[in-house]
Amino acid sequence: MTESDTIAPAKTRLLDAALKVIRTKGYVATTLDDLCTEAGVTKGSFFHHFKSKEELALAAVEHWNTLTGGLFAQAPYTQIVDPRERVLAYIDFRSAILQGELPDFTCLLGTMVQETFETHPRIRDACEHGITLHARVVAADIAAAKAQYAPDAPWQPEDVALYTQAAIQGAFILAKARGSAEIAANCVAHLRRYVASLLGIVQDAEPGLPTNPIARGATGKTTKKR
Amino acid sequence: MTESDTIAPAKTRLLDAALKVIRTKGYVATTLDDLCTEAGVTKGSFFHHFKSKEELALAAVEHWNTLTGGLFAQAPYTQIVDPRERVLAYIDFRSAILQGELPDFTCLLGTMVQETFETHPRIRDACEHGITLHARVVAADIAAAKAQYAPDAPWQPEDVALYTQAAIQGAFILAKARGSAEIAANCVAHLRRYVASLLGIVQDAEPGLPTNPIARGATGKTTKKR
DNA sequence: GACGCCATACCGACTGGTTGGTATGGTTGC
DNA sequence: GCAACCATACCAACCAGTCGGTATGGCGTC
Repeated sequence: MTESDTIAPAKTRLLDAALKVIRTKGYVATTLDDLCTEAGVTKGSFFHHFKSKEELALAAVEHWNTLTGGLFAQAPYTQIVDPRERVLAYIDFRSAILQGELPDFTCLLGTMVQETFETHPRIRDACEHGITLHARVVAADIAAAKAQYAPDAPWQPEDVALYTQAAIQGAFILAKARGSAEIAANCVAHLRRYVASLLGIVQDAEPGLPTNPIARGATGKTTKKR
Repeated sequence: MTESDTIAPAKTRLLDAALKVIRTKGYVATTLDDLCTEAGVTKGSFFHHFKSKEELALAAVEHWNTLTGGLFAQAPYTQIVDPRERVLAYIDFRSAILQGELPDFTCLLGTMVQETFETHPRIRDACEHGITLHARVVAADIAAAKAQYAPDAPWQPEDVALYTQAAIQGAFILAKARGSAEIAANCVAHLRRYVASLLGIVQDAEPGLPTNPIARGATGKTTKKR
């Protein structure tokens, strides 16, 4: 903040390195030397900023929440007025960001919690908090859409929001197993179809693959705020 | 097979230990000492049966495929004649086995592939193979149901089968984050609803929670084979 | 504005314990 | 006697974490 922005400070570089390396190798396999090399700092610098590897992990989750929170808050789909369209555009957005290498778009929290849920309760809690946080944001839009288009439906917006997160996390696992993002896009397309049906959209029975959210264009077709 | 069944041989005990410990702590965090202690054998015995930790992991995946393959092959839902009912009963079965502690019902393959997809290509391939294997079994039932109830629908049985696996894997991640199986059951209930709708079942708009597959009873209501 | 003072940031060699893996020798069944 | 099976002792590499130290810059004092 107060510093000049010529080059990011060591702490930020370490946090960015953590996101990258942990998403690639997992938390346990990531060594402090890995992180220091990636960040271009030394061990001394690491322990100046973080008390332990676990403390870094907790800080990395915070960092992740900040970055992804900003990404979704500033995404174009948030400008869509109609809540049902907004929810579907959110899912389209999740599909659209499946770009680059696997560690570039998979989720830090889902990756870490698998390794740590029994052994590192603080990390597990942090991951749970991050996932729940995002699910709440999604749930708000779903609730608005439900109120307008399916007020009497028997499902809860929070449950559906959590289900969207589960489907996306599972899509990441399949993508990692296959070494390709393609299957993840397929899963998100099915998720979209389901959420659309929950919100009262009857699927047109056109022949072909499931609706491809990228191809149909996530934005530009509906009214925007302001 | 050829041995007497007084006590399981060391190799089997090691494989069973691997399933348990790896599902609890993850692959990387699992040490050979952990496995040997859990199995009640020594390091010498371990390296007599397995060339390395990675070889054990590959054998553990094989072991997993055998066990789970048998579990699903012998499950009561396979006796249901109507393919659509059979598919839904499969999903109900997936919900019904969400019992006990988290490491008891979560998936070895999904857990391992998250840690190893970039660092241990052989393990990743083994996990991919196991998941695809099971998905193919599910896809066969889905294809039969589609042929009968939704022959002109635009989706592919294989894609839907993979989606079911993604949703279930994601449900495990949420369950681990929350430390409870409850959320996983919620996710599987949503998955059931989606697959039912794909197969032409219009959801009754009864008020209340999403359809609970356990409560409605997975078996005993429909015609059985033989 | 020179000086002493101290906090923050960063460095890198070192350590004690752990890990995957090896070497070797003993025991059992055929 | 010999091959499969298992145990003990051991090793080199690696790991998280420690520690003594340097560089820098802000701040008060005279």
